Amino acid sequence: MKMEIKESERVVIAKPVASRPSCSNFRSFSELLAGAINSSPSDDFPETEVAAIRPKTARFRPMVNRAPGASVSSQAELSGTAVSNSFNKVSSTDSKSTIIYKPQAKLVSKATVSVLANMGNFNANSQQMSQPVETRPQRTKQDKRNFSSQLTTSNLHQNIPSHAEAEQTSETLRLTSLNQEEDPKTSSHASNGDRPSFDGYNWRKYGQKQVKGSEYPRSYYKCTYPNCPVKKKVERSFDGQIAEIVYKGEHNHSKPQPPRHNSSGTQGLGAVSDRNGPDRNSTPIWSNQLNERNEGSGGREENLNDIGLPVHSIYQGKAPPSYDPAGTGSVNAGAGTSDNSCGVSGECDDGSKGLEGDKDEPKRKRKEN
DNA sequence: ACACTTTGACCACTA
DNA sequence: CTAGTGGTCAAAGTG
Repeated sequence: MKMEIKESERVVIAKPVASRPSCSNFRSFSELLAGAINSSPSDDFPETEVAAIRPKTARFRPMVNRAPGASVSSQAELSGTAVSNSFNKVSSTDSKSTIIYKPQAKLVSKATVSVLANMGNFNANSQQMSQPVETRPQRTKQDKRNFSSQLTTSNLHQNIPSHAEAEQTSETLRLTSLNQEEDPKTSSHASNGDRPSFDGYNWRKYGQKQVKGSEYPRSYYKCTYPNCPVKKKVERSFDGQIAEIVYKGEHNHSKPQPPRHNSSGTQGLGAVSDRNGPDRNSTPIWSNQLNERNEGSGGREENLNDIGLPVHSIYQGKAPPSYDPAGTGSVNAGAGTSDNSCGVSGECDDGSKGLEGDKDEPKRKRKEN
């Protein structure tokens, strides 16, 4: 809550600085969007968000080759709103691609468009979640509700749809991810606060980058738990929706439970959580299975938790190198696992927190090596 | 003082 | 070997 507002303010401040080069673009863009999507006066928000996010990228990019996509991204994000949802069709096939590339937002599903149009602020989606940390303008309560409802509906439509096909992965992933975040938050909004911890863990963002293939900037998060080697990559559409989440490593601790988890509906949470025993690492049963399967190669997975929410976890195959730290960590022999099972479904509360002793070795070390 | 985010720069890997 | 890319670090800033 606070964060959002503050951020929004901050954003505003920041904007002037950063935006210099691209400002004009933004506006034109925003205008376009606004025009296309809708002309609600309130639209300002989206603009602000965008500006907030983008400025930096746009501005700095020149210095090195490094950020090729940046400028685009900025716009991309803008346009992305529509885009984000649109992938659906695009996703050509392969599961893998889903992870790596995101189809560009060429097409937008009609439904999406209509929704957006109606929503006008579509941004809201993300906002619901605590995560929206990034730049979400504060929304009125009403707005939230509206959005949430709309979102849910929209999501439902998309998800439910027969797509079912695994191949749709990209789409599904996104959607699912969205659901994951949203549900928890909406339901139990409070739990995590700002951080993108819809999954129940606390994450600290340690980096963000515009990835070439993707429209959205990718954010890198580490689990804040002391020894926990788990990292995750999150790509978020400008509207705050999560386009993609990739978990790396396993949590060697149970989810930190926010002081109050029960309160809200926690719809399926309870059920799922049951299985968590004290011993249980965060690794869900299925995760283990996954590990076996996927081990070397990356893989994406989908699961339905008790609730019925689809849970997807993606993890990178790259394994060996990435995990080296694991060597440090020792624990994760396998591969990354998604904590999702617990996270989404509910909290798995494990009583056991820190299993392992040694910290993950400084990433540094890894580099040095 | 602490925790976290932001973000440019650096490093490692791969084609 | 070079260039491109992704992942991570760490300083600066914010709350």
